[in-house]
Amino acid sequence: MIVYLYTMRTRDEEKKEALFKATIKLVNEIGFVSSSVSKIAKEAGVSPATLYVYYENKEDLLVSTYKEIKMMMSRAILDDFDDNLPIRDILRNVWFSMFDWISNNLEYYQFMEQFANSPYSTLVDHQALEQYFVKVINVLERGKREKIIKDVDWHLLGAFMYHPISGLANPNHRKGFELKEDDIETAFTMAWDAIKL
Amino acid sequence: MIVYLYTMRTRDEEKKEALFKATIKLVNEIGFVSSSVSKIAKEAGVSPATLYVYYENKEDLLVSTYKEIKMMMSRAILDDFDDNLPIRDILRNVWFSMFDWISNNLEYYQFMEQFANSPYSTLVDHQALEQYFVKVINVLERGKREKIIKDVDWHLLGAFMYHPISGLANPNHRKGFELKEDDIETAFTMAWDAIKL
Amino acid sequence: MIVYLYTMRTRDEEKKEALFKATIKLVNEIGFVSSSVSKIAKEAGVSPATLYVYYENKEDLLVSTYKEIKMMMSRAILDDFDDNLPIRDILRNVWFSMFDWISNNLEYYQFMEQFANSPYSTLVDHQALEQYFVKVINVLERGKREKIIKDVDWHLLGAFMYHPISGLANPNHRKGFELKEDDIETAFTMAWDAIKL
Amino acid sequence: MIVYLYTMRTRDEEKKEALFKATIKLVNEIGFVSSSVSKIAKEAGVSPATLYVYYENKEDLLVSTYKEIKMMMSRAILDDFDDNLPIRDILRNVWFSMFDWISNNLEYYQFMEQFANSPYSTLVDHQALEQYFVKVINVLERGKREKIIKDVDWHLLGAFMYHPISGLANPNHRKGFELKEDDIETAFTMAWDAIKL
DNA sequence: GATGAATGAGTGTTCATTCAT
DNA sequence: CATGAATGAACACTCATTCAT
Repeated sequence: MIVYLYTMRTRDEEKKEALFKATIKLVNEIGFVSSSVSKIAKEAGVSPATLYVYYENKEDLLVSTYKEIKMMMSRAILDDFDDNLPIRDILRNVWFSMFDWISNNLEYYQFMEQFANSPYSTLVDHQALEQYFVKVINVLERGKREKIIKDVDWHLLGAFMYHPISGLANPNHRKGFELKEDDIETAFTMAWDAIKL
Repeated sequence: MIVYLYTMRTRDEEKKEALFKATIKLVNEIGFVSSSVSKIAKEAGVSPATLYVYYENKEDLLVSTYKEIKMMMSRAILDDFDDNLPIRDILRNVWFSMFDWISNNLEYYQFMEQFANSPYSTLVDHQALEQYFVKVINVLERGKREKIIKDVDWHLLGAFMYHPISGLANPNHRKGFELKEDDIETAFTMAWDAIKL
Repeated sequence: MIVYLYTMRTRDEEKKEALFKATIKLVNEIGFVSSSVSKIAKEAGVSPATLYVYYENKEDLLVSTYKEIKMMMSRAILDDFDDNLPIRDILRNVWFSMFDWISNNLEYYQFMEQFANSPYSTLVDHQALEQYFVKVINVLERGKREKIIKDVDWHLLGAFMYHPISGLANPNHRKGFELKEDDIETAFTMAWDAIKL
Repeated sequence: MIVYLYTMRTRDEEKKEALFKATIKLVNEIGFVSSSVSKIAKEAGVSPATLYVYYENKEDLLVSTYKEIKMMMSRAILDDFDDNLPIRDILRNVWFSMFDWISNNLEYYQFMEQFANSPYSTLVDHQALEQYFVKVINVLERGKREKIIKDVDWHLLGAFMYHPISGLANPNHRKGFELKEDDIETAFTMAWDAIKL
């Protein structure tokens, strides 16, 4: 009896990476609507058929790309997270981590924003992805109990802690205004003024 | 063969109105990517060819629709604008006008958000559309001179006056949280805390 | 008020006919498996997109073509159907009508056979199409009551009245054998011998 | 890298058998058109590439499968063939052997029918395969000489000896009618009535 | 012999737009 | 002005087959 154990051609991590980057690049350049499978494949330097070796279909490609980016950002923020600091410092750290990550990964961030506003976004369980999100909510709740933070629903608190960021960090939204380190500090002070008691 | 039977002055406007509404409805229901010209025409009850009587092409249809909505919201806000009030009251009026208009025109608002995050948005000269925007900036500048408002770039002030709204007003973004009149008041207080000196 | 009654470009019966014939020709020449929409459209001299003006999709094209042919054959047979003749004469008329129609419409007949043996055939309600079929069954039942025809299930009778035809009429099935008028008469005698008491 | 661990003599035949059965199963379930090489390989539990070790290409796979089945049926019929019996008994034996084999190998039979009506069938030299066929023709010729069977071309005789079978044996063609042992006997009597002098 | 990766060529279908009436 | 017909170009995706290991 013979049993053959062969090595066969294996999945090429470089190709998957190329597809990941091509997807982000194209969506940023020509938008979600025009980013077709064949254009993405061409940009990545592979055949459209090859794309289907790595992803189930177009939806899978886009959703997986989004999730991957979201994870990257989440990890970056959680790295700096220290529960033992005073509440203001924790939130300040998150604030700066986000600005930091966004300015260093602008392409990724812009893809995320486009994705979040496309109908594809309904296919993703957002909460599940955003572990750091839960941690921040917990901190806010603690702040409320300690009479440091306004006693209002966390949706309100979040609206002032997160939404201004997208307006400020994305260069598309603030044409003609260069955001400097000082401005980020100032912005955080404003956010803190909004939510603190 | 053409047969003229009656004169009906408003016929054109009726069709254009139907196309306007069909565009918004479809984009909200099936998203930008899937909203094709023929589907929109069908929804409006006209032939695809007729659409090209009223709009140059698909781009024109979408951009015009967006501009029209933007104008409507701008007009609604300007109606309540009274330069003679104290600064806080002016901004509070704007704040409530926006929430008011959005909750009464949710479909239009959601279309706007989708549009603003699509590549089509680059085709629109935003500033030109938003007259009320300039008026608010002027008020903010006045507030800075009168030492009522923090002396920071208006981009920062705007980020806290406008961006939280989109997070709060759009039901898609705040699942499981019902926004009441009181919350809007609270939210404005928070925005004011953020920007006031 | 004006109401416009326009004449617009109308559906072109010639194009539908061309698609009908192209479908049959291609399926006969290269088979069901290889007959793609674009090949059929090319054969008919229209754009693949035009095909979708006349048919909902490929399935509709094939099924409609099959039904149309079936109807044609059914009409041809019913034209000669005379309930007042002796049973043997009625069946003989049907027998000859079928051979007649098949030899004059070989292409159509071969398409039907291919279709009937493809999985598409499950999509058609056969009985509904074949009015002449019911009429023949009724005649057979009468023959049984009148002790002219063997008292067996009509499936058995039908198997000897219909199935030999497909073997004899289709030149593909009888290579090297030319079927003459006399042979058809002989064949009917054999069929009659099979079913008569 | 290749590692030889055991010797297993039947390995090849196992895979070929799996492909043979997978082909038949899939073609019966989803039809000729949709049965792709990779689906068949998956069903057989091997890689698409492996299929090409055993068969030259898809055509070879299908044609070989058909020939194999045809041989099986032919062998089954020839097993019962006894030239020394009276003509009617010989033909009756063939008739029952066929019904027997078909009802015990319905899957195989249905594949055969689909294949015979596909354009692939032109690639097979039918006569060569059907040794039993020649034997039956010889018997028929003897019957003609002995004035037991009608003196007509064997194509006609065959049409009544074989074609009714496909209509009766295939459950797809006789919905709502259950074929019993008695019916097969009756059917043979009818066939015999058709061809006997 | 055996494999999953890889692909050019194709699939059925829809697109935005123009044509003919 | 208004229309359904018409279409080249594109769409997402699958095909039979070969490649590299």
